[in-house]
Amino acid sequence: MVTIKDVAREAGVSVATVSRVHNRRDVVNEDTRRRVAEVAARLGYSPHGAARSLITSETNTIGVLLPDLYGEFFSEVIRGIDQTAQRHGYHLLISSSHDEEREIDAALRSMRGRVDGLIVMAPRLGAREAVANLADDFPLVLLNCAVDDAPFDAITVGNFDGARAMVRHLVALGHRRVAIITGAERNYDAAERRRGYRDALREAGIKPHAAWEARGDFGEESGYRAAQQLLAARPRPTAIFAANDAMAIGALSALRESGVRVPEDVAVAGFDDIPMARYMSPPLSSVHVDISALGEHATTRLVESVRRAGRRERPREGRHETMPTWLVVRDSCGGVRAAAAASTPPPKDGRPTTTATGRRAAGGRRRSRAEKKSSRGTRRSTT
Amino acid sequence: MVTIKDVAREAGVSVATVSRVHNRRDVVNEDTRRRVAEVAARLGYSPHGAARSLITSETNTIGVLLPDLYGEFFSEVIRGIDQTAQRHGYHLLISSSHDEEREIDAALRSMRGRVDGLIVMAPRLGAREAVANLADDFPLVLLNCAVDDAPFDAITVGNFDGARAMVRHLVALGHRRVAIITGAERNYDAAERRRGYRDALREAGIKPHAAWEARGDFGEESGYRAAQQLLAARPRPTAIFAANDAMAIGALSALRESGVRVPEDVAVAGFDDIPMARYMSPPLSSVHVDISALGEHATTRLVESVRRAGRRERPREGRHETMPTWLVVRDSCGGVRAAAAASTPPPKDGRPTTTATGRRAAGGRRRSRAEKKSSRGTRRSTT
DNA sequence: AGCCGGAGTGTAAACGATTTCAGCGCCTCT
DNA sequence: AGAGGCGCTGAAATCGTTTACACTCCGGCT
Repeated sequence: MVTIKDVAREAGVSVATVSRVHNRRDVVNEDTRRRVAEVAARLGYSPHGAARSLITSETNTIGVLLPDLYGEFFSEVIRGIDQTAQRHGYHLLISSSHDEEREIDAALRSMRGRVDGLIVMAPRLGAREAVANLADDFPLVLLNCAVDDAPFDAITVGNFDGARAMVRHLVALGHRRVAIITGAERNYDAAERRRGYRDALREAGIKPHAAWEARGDFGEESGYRAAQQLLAARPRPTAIFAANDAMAIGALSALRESGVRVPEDVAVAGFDDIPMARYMSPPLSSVHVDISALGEHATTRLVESVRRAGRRERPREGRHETMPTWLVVRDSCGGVRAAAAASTPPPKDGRPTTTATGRRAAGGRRRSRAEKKSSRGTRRSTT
Repeated sequence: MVTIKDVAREAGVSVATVSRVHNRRDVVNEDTRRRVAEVAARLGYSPHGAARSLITSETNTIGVLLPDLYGEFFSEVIRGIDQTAQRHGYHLLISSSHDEEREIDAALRSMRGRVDGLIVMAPRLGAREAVANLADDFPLVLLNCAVDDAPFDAITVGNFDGARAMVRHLVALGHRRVAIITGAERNYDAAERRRGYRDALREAGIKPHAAWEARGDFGEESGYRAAQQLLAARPRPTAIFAANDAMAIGALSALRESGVRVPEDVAVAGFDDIPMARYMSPPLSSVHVDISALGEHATTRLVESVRRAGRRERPREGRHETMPTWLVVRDSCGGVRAAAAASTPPPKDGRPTTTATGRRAAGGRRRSRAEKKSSRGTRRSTT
């Protein structure tokens, strides 16, 4: 492997000069610069990242810790993170499948000296335990986890608002027996969505019914089984709200097999609005979440934080933000016409809402794919 | 940040001893060991990755270069890579959205000194140009790209075999007017699948028909539009083979909207067999690819290669392998009963097939989720 | 002529770890 | 008693960079 010394020797200069040629458009004679650049290119030299990190104490890398990598949700989050990181010149060090506190801790420490900051997604854990052993001036952004009032920078999805809005919508369509297929157990998003569901029911004066809360795990299969279970309940629910689209799709399949018509006999709605939702039969109503924007925004915030740390300012702001969601009403819940009548414009450009000690709104960002793509459904903000 | 020196000072030993305590269960007195370990834990010390890499010249990191991060396919590949890498104690440095030769080259060099080996997926490029500037003893595994007989280690999906098998199946069901929705232009997988399609037609003595080849880009939307276009063709095709499931799902949606019955009027089939395929209406026939196994296998091979490089052996073997595919026949192509009659057992444990200068078969691996999960469809090996 | 300053370059000290080699006790053997 | 060996530990070199500082020209000024 060719090092800076090889280039220096070959070009007849010192390593300092070679370094200067690569890093600063600094004080180096034009002739020398050209000669060095030419030699470097010829030898195929590129600087050794680790050596560089060691002395500059910056890695130009962002660490990402994820609970699991299953389904479109994660692929979209990573996509958003990656694009933004790349735009700012950062690499991505990814580690997934961490649920337990121990594993998270191990993964975090093994990233020491390899990353400038961390995006941690730990929907099964509270913030404090997830990052307990991290220095409190280390740049960090938390994604989708219970933060309470902890002094972290955190971004979450509008789970509660979105779920409540969808269930309200179902209730407004006349449904009184509304069931839910919940997400994975001990999962923050799942819990919040269920809370939104319950809240909407209470608000409508509907007594909750244990048999209408079927347990799922965010996978298609679990939605399929949960729907079968719900069909057996008496009285049978007339609407099913699945805590994500994958389960809603499983549910649609189960209903079809049982000869239940959607939406005539049972209305169905999901959450996430994955790209496929609109191609289902019938097209699936869902709560739209701009997942890749979530990743983009988290990265932007983290990069800011890293920059602050570089200037020796306190990197964390303690800001908690929520990504807005909105209803996308399609055929599966039978409410297209009703919704169109009540339609409100989509939320202000999809910018997150600051809920805690925020100082100023997040900077602008380009519109993401999901927003640009027409949804072939009726949009209503959930906020 | 606490360094090895802090620990040494605090524990009253030299840095050498601290290092030994962490790395080797070597020659260090039990009392000293305990004391050092205790101090390290109390101070929250963990070794600085970059510093370590510099001296050991290993990073314990695998670089992954991807063309784009869209859809379930990539999420599954990464999942497989991540799991395997983690099992071998490697981190993952990921960089995506690279299609152009220039971008790839830049990404590759910026990874120098940060990774021990690379997995490169470049379906738009031939192998040679993608990694032209890489030292030829650098551990490398190519995924899904045209390798010809280049001396690289490469793994591809059985695109050709799978597509041909599916089209053969459609032909066997009596279809003569079989259309295809192709994948993204200048994409290796897309080209191979189309080649399989054409081959099966030729074999059956069916003259290809330009109007039956509609162009797609692997996205749902493009499948939707392509299907509309195919419906307008005269004579109208009686079967549509989409080069991936996302497009097949878009196509199903278009057919439904046009009042065309599937499979009675038009049969539909996809490729990839993503988890959702079986929940479609009607359940989608597809060519099953164990995508996460593709990632797992690539990683295993790369790790072997890195180990060889560590032993100063030549790291590359020049082995080309193909991941097997098999048909999963569901309702959308109307051939469930016929297929059941002709059913053959699934391929030997999903192991890849070596096609070039291989020396021995790949080691065993645990069965992946996709294989364990029953498919609710009829399986037939495509090999 | 001597001094000063700026432009351009080189020397060497960091960064935080690993590892070789040598040294120090102390025990055992002759 | 001296030599040798063994168990353990420390000093210092090393990895490939960046960068503070010193140095050398050389031209212009007094």
